[in-house]
Amino acid sequence: MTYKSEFLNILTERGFIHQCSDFGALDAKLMEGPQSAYIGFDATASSLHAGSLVQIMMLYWFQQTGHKPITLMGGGTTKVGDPSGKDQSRKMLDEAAIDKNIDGIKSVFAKFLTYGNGKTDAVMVNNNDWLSGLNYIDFLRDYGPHFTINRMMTFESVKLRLDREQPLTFLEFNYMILQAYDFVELYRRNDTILQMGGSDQWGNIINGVELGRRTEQAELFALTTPLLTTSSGAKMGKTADGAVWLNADMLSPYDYWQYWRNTEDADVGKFLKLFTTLPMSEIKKLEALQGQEINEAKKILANEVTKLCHGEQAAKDAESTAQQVFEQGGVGDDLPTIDIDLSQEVNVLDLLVEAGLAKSKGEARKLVQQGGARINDVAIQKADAVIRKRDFEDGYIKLSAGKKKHVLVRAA
RNA sequence: GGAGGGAUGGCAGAGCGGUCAAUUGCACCUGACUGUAAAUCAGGCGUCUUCGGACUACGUUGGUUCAAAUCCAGCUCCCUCCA
Repeated sequence: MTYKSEFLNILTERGFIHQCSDFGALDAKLMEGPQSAYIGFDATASSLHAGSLVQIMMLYWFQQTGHKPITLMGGGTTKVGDPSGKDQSRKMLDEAAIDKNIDGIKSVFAKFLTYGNGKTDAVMVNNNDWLSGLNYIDFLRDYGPHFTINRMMTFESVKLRLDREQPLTFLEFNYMILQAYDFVELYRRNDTILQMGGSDQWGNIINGVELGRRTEQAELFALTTPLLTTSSGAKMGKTADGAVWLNADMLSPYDYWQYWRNTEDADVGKFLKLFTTLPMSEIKKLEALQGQEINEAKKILANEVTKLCHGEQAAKDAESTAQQVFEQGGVGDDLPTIDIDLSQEVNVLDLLVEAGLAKSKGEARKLVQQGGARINDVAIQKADAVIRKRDFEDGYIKLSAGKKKHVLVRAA
């Protein structure tokens, strides 16, 4: 199926779309001229992670195709906590923590979107601005009648909690009402007619669409992305070591590059479409690669994705370091580095812990016993081995745990 | 408010007086095979260790006992039914 609007065509072609409340009407609306759409982001951490990347890319394309994206920070709703997809209540965050998180998140958006005052410039808003001033009684009288408990009970997020016999507080129960209100508020302020989000947000978004029709006689639209998992079923953006953060101070561009480089074969094409801006013709060629050749596609994927988030130079540095480390068995500048005092000998186990390659000495010991710990690519034989100054041939050694984790250790 | 049931390692979920640092599955880590992939196979998976063992752990506080995740009591939280 093809559309008149460039935006919907690109999104469809690249696999962004899961559901839309009304494709035809939205398509027509987008052809009328620049429109405004928003996506809401929670402020539960001081950075977004790769799981949010799909939404960010969607806003990117929205702007690229001549429209106005709005990033809504959930300063107000974060105080409430979205129960969607959560089997437990979230911890309550206080206002100071939320503000701090918002500051961290803002810097990420600036890399993908152009902010300003122009017609198609992106705008950042915080729903705390209007939610915190609401009067409870007035709000209930104005908006309460538009929601029925009967219907709210049918929502996935609510059912999940009830089915699992887990508590759902009234506070969380209100989240969907506040999110619906956000949509209407943005319609009033910015003529925002479209809310996008992950497929888990469908219910919440539709609530906003309906509330807009009832209170403003407005035709609002919902557009959601498929829930992204890797082919192995893991959630996007999570690794054993934690989330794949988009802020460089929480995850180095090198590690970010590595995350994408390690994409499973089956996901390469999908990720190229979603997370890079490469033309489709090129992606088609890349995803057709088979066997060992697909590694080239993975490198391009890592380069492109890192470039978008951390800039061209960071992507190049990460790539060259990866090449030196993995293809030539050497070291690169981008490797994590620690400085070590060598006035006396250092036990390898302590060094492994110090370098962050093992959580405890016991773990380090196991690593050595299993042959997973290496110095300059030579397996450490004994757990009681020590490191001395003369082991540092060029003033550094490469310390490795497993095949992928390497740390550069320098003599201080 | 009343009556029952429950709280175990990252998650799920066994154990129900010593043989329990705790079965099993998932997740995770390492090795082999490979392509920094997947699948498969092998090992590991509380902390420390002079590798003998020591220490801390089964919601929480006490108690019974030579010995408690296991029995008893108080407390906290959760669930179900009744009001």
